[in-house]
Order: sequence, then C-alpha cells, then structure tokens
Amino acid sequence: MPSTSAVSPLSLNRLSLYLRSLRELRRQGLKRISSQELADRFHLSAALIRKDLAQFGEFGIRGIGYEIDSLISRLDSLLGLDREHRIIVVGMGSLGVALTRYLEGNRGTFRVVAGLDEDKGKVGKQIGRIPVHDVSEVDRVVRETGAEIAMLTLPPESAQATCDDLARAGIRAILNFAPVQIQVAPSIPTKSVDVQVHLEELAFFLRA
Amino acid sequence: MPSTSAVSPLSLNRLSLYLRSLRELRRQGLKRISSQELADRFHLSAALIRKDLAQFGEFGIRGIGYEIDSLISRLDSLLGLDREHRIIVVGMGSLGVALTRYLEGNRGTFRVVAGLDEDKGKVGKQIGRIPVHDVSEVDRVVRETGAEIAMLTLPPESAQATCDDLARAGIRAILNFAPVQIQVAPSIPTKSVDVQVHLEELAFFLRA
DNA sequence: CCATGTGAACAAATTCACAGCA
DNA sequence: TGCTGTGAATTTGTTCACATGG
Repeated sequence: MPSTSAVSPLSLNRLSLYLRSLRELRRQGLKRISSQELADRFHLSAALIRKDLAQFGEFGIRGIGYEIDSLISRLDSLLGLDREHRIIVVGMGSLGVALTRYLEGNRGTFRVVAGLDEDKGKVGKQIGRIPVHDVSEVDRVVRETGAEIAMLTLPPESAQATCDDLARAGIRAILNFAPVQIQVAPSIPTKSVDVQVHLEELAFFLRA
Repeated sequence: MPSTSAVSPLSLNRLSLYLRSLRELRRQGLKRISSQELADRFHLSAALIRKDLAQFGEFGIRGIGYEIDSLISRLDSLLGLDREHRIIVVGMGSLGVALTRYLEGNRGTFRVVAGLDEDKGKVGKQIGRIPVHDVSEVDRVVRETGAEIAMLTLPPESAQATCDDLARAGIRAILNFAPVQIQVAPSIPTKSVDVQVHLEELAFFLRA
C-alpha cells in the first residue's frame, strides 16, 4: 500500500528516530534487524515500528526482518533527506550562534548558509564560515542562497513580523525557537521548540 | 472534580500555552476572558481550553468567563510554578551557554545555578554570574545548590553515562538536548528536545 | 441570558493478535 | 518456523452540543 498521503506528525517523528537507530546499528556493522529487536534496543514498540514503516510499502522480509542498509536508503528518500536543505538562522544571539555551530559539521543534509540579525554590530561578522547579514536583506539572502528553512531565534516581540517577511521572501519552512505561537500560511510548515513549555512540564512533576 | 491524577502531557503543554496567553492579556490590562475569546486570539480551541481547565476544578464563572488574575495564580500553583526551580546545565558548549543566558533574566521560577563541563579549560569560568564546575563534581554541585532539573547539552556519546551520574546525584528531572534516547528511572521525568528530528520533519514537507 | 462544565459522539493513535509469506 | 503486514479491539484525545448555574 505505497502512498504519499497524509502522514501523522507523530509517525513522522518516530521515523526520524528509527532512522537514527538504524544508522547506529549500521555503524556497529549489523546487516539485518527485526522490529522486535529494534524495539528492545531503543525502547520503542515493535508493532508501531511495523505500522509506521508499512504505511509506505513493504520494506521488510517476512520471517527475517529488515535489511538495514536498504531501509535507511528508503527512509532517507522518503523523508526527503537525500538532498541538501539550506538553512538561514534569523537572530544571531547566543542561541542562533549555538544552533549555527551545532549544524556546522552537518554537511550532508542540513546546511546553514547564512545568519541574519538586526544588530549592525553583528552584521558582516562570520560564525565559522557562515556570514551574518542584515535582517532587512532577507529577500536577497533567501533568493541568492536558495535557503528553504529558517530557524527563528529572535525575541518574541519581533518573531511574527519576521515570519511575515520570511514568507514574503519565499522561505518554505520555519523552525521557531521564540516563545510565541507564530501564524503563517498553511503552505509553510512550521514547528516550534519551546524550552519554557518543556521546563513547565517538568515542574509539574516536581510539585511536592 | 478536583484531582491530582494523571494529566496527559498534551494537556499539560497546552496549559503552559494558556498561561502564557493569559499573562499577555494581563499585561494588556484585561481582567476577564471567555474560552472563546482566548481561543480566537491565540488560535486555540475553546472546548479544549474548557476541558483542560475543568479537569482541575471549576475555575470559571458561568455566563461570564474566567478571571484572568485568579486563573493565572491557580495555573501557576497547579503547574508548580509558584516556587523557584534550580537548574544545572550539563555541557557548556555553545548550546549550554546559550541556554544559560536565555534563562538568565528569568529570576522567578527557573534559575540556572551552575554549569558543568568536563573541559578543564571551561571549569572555573563564569557565564554571567553562573559558575562552571567540573562534571566530576556533579554530586557535590547538586547537593550544595539544591538543583532539581538538569539540562543536558552534551555530545550524544556521553549523554547516557552523565544521566546515570545525575540520577545518582539525586537530580529530579532532566531536559535532554542531546540527539539520543536516554533511559532513566521512571521516577525522574525526562523530556527531549531534538532539533534534528524537527528539521527532518520539515524536510519531509519539502520533498519536491 | 450567556459562557462554563460535561456526557456523548467522534477521531486519532496505539496495541493486539493472527493470517500470510519467505 | 518466525517475522512482517494488517484488520480488529482498545485506548487516548478532541469536538459537539446542551444542561446547568451564576
């Protein structure tokens, strides 16, 4: 039942985790694995692994399990990881810089191609090999670098306005780190990472 | 129906968002709000807001809505935000430093009290007013600072071992930024923030 | 009268359990 | 035989719609 229709975000996130696990197993020299063994090793659910994988076609071999190499290739291409995705980091405060450095090694799939900031003191500098431009140049930068994804690491006040600018500039996806709900056209997929919310969730479990 | 039983993580995260929205409304000088208006302003669902709130008791006034001030207080105490939570940041690479700075202002609820790193070059330094200790001192640091939460910003290889150390040292919750599934006693609530997974989710939507 | 609080309907996600195939 | 792929059962989450009560 190969399909390209709607995949649940939960399933999608798990596929990333499976992929990471499979890469780890490949590093260890393993060739094949069953859903059960994968589940045991990485604390996942075997049935769910099978369901998640089966929605895209029959990747496994009955009675045997999954061929690690070929499953990785299939997942890579399924998730769109078989080509480079260029990223701009908007807001070069300490978090923007940290994320830029974090992805620096990552040459293959996700590559940071530029930083943007409104602080003239930062514009013109470089973070490693990544140049920092003025945020007013967002249009030109997106066009000239071919950036698809913006990582937003701005104060919450300016996040929405900058999203609007990014949308106009033709950015195709946004990963937001500002602690606000941003609103963009549904054609631009957006994910938020909200450290405050995570901390508050943990705090709940610490009520005396 | 006041209760302290299991609250779903989804509901819990929404409560944080409601709280943030309510604080914003209070800043704007508003005194009362209905679930519908809150939903409209912040792109939430009115019915869900009511369900999420009602599971802890009757906070609203029928025919009127919710008193913003008192709802904030109730949620604060419900989520355990009415007292200080001390945090240690384990791994003072650029992400650890960025998170430390990010929470620096935040004096009330979440306070970073120390950083830990294995790099002797970093030990003894300060990030703002936060001292950096050697990771081998985790036991003493947790005890002396009374830290409850650890934010893990380490390379994936060392994350699990450090979690074990943290657990032994008596840490009570972990927010993990390393791209691995960590495994700790279920009595220690753990959340992971996985930038790689989020980027891969976005990449999926960009498949040409 | 109007918005909450809630049971009942609906939808989504996960687990179960087994038929079917290598 | 042993593991995948998958319907059916179950659990979990959300929306609906209305009785309730300030």
